[in-house]
Amino acid sequence: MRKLIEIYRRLYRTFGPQHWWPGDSPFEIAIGAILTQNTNWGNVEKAIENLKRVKTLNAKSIQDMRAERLASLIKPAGYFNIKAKRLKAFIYFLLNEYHGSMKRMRDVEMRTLRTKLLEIHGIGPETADSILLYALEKPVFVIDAYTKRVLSRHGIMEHTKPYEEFQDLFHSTLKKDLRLFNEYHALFVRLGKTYCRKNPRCEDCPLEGI
DNA sequence: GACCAGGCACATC
DNA sequence: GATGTGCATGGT
Repeated sequence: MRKLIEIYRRLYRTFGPQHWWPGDSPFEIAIGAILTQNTNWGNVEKAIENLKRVKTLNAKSIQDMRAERLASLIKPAGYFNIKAKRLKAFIYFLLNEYHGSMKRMRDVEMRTLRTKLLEIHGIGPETADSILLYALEKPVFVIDAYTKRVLSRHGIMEHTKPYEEFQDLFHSTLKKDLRLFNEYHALFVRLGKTYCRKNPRCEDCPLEGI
């Protein structure tokens, strides 16, 4: 699928490197991946800042914290009651399986780990893949709403197709390269955020004619 | 005041 | 298997 290469080329030429994921540690990235579910990143930053301010951005503190307290700290990220439970579910897994160490989690074989992550309540395919790619540096392609929108808009795949089908398209077309997968997904988000939203008519789109 | 944002689980048909 | 709904804040 040459189009996928061309789309990447154009996005990179237009926007340049995106330096993802914004976050100071693998643990913070994983927390951010859960908090950003259907949520504006700016709101997630506020929630993470709250956790940092009271020095609780670590597995042990979050596990020991009452769900109500956690919910109030992450309030700016929205869905705070649900996300408090999801964070606790992920941290329960991290502490029990890997002694709270993202480094140890990283040592697990990719497919095995992906399956385990998907078994955690509140972690679906996009969140699992975001953690795998950006926190653990595994070469998996992350599919999100923007990616589906762009590909369906350009007649490459219908947006109703399941997550894995979109992902397979990228996996079978592109070299399994960590840096490429990192940059490509970030560029899709950049396009959606800074361009599509402000130009619903798609005028002067960098992908025009693809 | 509507609409949207870097999803997911669950109910219902 | 497809389709609909609740979850919630803050910016445009």
